[in-house]
Amino acid sequence: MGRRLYVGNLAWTVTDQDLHDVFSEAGKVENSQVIMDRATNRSRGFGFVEMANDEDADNAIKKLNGRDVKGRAIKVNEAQARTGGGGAPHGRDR
DNA sequence: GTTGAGCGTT
Repeated sequence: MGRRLYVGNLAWTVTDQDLHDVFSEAGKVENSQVIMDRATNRSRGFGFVEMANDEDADNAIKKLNGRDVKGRAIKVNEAQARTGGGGAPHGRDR
């Protein structure tokens, strides 16, 4: 699978499709996700994008970091591990 | 209809 990227400083109007569209110009996007609040279903202002390859992910970080999206300069970085794979209820301590 | 540093739910 590809590599996951953390995207922050997103406008409230930015969605996963917007991330997919923007990151598509940097490389092959396997998937995109904007984190929404579980309680209100509102955008938290950040999300994650999964790139097809490490080279595309690295290119996206350099190319799309600081890119203006919906009027806001987004921040792009490597994403931290979430659960380790497979949906583990253990939850790694941050 | 509101807000603004950050690392997420299955």
